[in-house]
Amino acid sequence: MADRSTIYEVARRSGVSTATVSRVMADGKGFSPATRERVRAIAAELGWVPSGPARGLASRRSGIVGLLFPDLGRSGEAEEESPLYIDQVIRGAERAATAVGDAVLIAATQCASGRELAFSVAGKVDGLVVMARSVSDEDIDALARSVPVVVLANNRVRSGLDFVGADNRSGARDVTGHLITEHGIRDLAFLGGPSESPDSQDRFAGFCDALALAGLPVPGAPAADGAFTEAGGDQAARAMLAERVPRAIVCGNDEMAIGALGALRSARLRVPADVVVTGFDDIAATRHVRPALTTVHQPMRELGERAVQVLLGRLSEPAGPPFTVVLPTEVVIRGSCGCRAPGSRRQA
Amino acid sequence: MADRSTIYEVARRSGVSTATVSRVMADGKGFSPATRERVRAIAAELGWVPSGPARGLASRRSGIVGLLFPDLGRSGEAEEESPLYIDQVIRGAERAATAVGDAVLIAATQCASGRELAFSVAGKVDGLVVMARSVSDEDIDALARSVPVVVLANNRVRSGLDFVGADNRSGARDVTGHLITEHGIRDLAFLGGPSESPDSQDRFAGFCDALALAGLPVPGAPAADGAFTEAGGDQAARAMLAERVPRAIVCGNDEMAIGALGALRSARLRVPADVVVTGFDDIAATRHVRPALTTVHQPMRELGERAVQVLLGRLSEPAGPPFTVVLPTEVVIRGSCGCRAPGSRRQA
DNA sequence: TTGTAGGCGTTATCAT
DNA sequence: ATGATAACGCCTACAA
Repeated sequence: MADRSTIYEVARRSGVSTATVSRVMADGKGFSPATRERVRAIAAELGWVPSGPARGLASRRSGIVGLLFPDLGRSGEAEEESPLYIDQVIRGAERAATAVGDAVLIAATQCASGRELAFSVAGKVDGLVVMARSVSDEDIDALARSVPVVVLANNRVRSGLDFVGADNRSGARDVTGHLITEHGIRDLAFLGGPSESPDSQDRFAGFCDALALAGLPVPGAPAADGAFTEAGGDQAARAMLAERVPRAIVCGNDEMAIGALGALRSARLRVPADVVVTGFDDIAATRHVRPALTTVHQPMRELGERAVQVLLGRLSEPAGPPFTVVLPTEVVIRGSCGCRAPGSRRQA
Repeated sequence: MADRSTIYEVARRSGVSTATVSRVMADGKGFSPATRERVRAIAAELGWVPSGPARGLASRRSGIVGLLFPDLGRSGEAEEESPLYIDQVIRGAERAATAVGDAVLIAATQCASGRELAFSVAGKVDGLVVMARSVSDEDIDALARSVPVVVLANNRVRSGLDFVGADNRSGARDVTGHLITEHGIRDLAFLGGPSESPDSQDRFAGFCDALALAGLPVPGAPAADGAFTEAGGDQAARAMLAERVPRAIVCGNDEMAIGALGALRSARLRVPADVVVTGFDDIAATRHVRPALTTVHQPMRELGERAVQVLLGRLSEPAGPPFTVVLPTEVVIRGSCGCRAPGSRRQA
């Protein structure tokens, strides 16, 4: 509290040199157990912890990795607009970082206004994990010139950058295929997210793959857009239902599917009897809604973990060819697709 | 990427001194617009961003605030064991920090094993927000000797430390009072969380307050403990029901209430007809379960925001008396208490 | 096992 | 409006 003490004072009071104090705090080698105890005791007594900035300057490693994620819904007053799965990614990143003694710096950025923040963060970290839609593609390239960058869940391949993502396309193909094959459904509609979202694009592509595979007509675009939010899903579904009632609504994510469930209920349509619904992501709420939501599980936590692992790898191996990690997704069968036995999983 | 360039190179190429470059990057005063543009252009061209560590060392401010939150469920394999509301707190903290240009460093720590991590983080930040149960009370004191600390949601008052929390006790008193007053219920049981949790303790105390106020017998301890998890709530409720069936189960948090809902369903008891249930926190899932959960809203995001605001205030005013901020909670009436008109809120 | 000393990349003070 | 230069607190060869 009172003017933070320095390594010099600790050294003086313990009767050793600063080099020895440094070695002790780094848990390295080159000192007797007795010295170690004495130094640590003095440090504790003084409430001294080595200065991160000074350490970082001297060793050229801050021991911090940055995570940039999209900052949705900050403009409006709406709470919880941001996709819930981001929190899981953050947890995963934190876990992987602390596993090696690093810490995670987080920053929510919007493509438009986040530039300054993003570059400010870049200066404070050893490397950056950048989630889709948190900064513009050009800025990703710019950031990558300042610091190692791992791109997360953004299918737009940036030349030479490491990438970690989930197999969205296969997941969407598989759920859609399930509806077609197991339930004999031939009239399906896709409820997409923001058109610029790579995730939404990939999932729509997978949806189309399944239709094509079954010889069904392939639409050129999602039947409606729901902004990846529950309210948006509700609205989009209402609009869709006003025109026609498909036998199945395949949603770009779980939040929208839950919104669609509400719209369907308002329209006095039963799920799955009249219309079946599927989601994507497998957020916690899918188990709580009635009927429970058939969806595609995305390994959100692992996405975060792998992203920082790849980043750490890059830090120790600055050259080397770019990594690309695509984690598998799997469909999770619950009630909303019309299946009886819920809970089973099929890997994609 | 290639050996990060320094302020020297930028200065040389722009034909100015490092001091000027520094001023330009700090957006300060003391340079012509022309110089400003030139320097920024060179910096962008080189992909140079000022080194955070060097900045921090020279200015004695890293521009980073730390957030320590409890790391539950890392031991077991269970995903999503950690209370969901922590994510909201993180978002709030991030928002408040970036509002002033700072960044947030997060670290999940367990009281037992997190010591080292906590102190490592302490060295990297200007100040720390410490959530309940993330580090031991003794370690909080120790940390506070190294760096400014704000205690979040831990009712154990630490002498002289700033504190931010929610009014758990009033919230619990109010829901419980609602059941007694509006629904005429006189046979209530409290399903608590981990006994060492300050939140759980406060909420149980509020529950007791309401009973006492109504002249009902006051229990010495919660009827059961559910570890604040859905599975724990389910188990605890089953155990409780095996002995007796209360008219109301007041739960220490929403996850446990949702678990209790499941246990009740298994026991063929209807909610709210046979047994009414209430939760605490107002997580997203409370709106999805059937019946929707009557609960107590806790301003989670705001908790995070206020905590870092208080911390930032402390940084600019190191002396001064300790702050204490207690945010109000409010009960949210939904279906699980037996009320007809859901959605209304009553402030605590 | 321990000490010495140079350097890490900025900021800030004092000049000009 | 701009420069020169001394800190800032630690790490790390290099020595002893």
